Amino acid sequence: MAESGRRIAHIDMDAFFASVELLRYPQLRGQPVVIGGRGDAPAQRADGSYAFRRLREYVGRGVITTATYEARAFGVGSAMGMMKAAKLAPDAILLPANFDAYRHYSRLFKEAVASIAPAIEDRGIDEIFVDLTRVEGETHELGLRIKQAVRDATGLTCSIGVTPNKLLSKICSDLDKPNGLTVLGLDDIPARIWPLSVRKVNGIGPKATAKLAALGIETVGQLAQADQGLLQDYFGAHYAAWLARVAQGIDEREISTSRESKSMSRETTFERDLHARQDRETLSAILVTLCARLAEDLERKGYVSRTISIKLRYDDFQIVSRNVTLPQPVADAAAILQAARECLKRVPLQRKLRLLGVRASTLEPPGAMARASQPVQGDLFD
DNA sequence: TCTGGGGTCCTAGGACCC
DNA sequence: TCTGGGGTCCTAGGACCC
Repeated sequence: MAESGRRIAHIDMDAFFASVELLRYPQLRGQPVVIGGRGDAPAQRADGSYAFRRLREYVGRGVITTATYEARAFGVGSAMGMMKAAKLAPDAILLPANFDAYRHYSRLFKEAVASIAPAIEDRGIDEIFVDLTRVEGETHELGLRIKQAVRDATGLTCSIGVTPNKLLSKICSDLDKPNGLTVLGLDDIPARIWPLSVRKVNGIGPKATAKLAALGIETVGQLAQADQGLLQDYFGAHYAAWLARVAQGIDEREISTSRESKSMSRETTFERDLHARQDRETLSAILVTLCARLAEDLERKGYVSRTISIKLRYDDFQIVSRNVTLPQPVADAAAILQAARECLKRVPLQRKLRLLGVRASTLEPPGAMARASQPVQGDLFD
């Protein structure tokens, strides 16, 4: 890998939520287990054993967040509706998500990696990018050392890809899951990357995959061969140029270690669809609760926000949003609620609703509150 | 009884300013 | 009479990711 000089790792925890639950309930190891839905932790019987729920007992609109590999063998996986999953794996054990536990193990995992390589980019609760370029040691051995450190700290396994850039490392961490380690150089791209589906590329989602398929492009290699003019016609100059770089495995992005939030939000899907008139009271109470939670989130982190948005999802799944930018930033529940109600007035409310959300953006970071409340100086002095 | 909740980034048009 | 180019901010929607 002398060709680039960089050594970027992508580290992805294996079936993270489910694996954390197996630490707590080791008797479930080897069984199909799924995490998802709202609900209580399993009740403990007098003899100390647990009354686990089965997927077939589930009623509601939840989706699966994580499935153990045993459960995935039935064809269920992340983002699948649980009612649908129950038809495929009715006997799978169902556990509700326990985010406090996941955050705890997330911190342990990231600290363990940081003890070896401090330049880390957070990519959510269960994955990170790490710059190993200046870290001492042969790449493969370094990968094994990191895996061992994570295991010592958490009891959990992860999968790692190490390549000259983020794009390739993200792909590679997924090539040998679970408990994998894949090290790749630029020379390996034709043999290892080109046979893969374009869908494996971070940034090519369902829509772009379908459009590419319509052009007869299904693999990264076919994308590399594709006519640039054709891609431009279908995707626009900017995205087409990005696709071309991606197909060659080119990605110059640096690891980003900054952690300022851009927005914070709260939303909820109702147990049944609600109508703005018939269910006015219920909806109003939900809005009040969402605003209160959002205010808590903002205040806990010390942020203030100038733009408040609402989001609605109708019963036909269409989404609309409205937002308002305020003259002064806010963080308290009453001000957020007032702004949200203003937004709500501007949205059509004939159809039934299945989701309501509130978002705060244009955030000013911790400390801005104190500055914002300073008395305004006269223009004379500016 | 398909389809969660928390995010980021991009685009595109209009208002407004110099 | 005909028709500048920058730039920023705001709003709404959409793709994508974990």
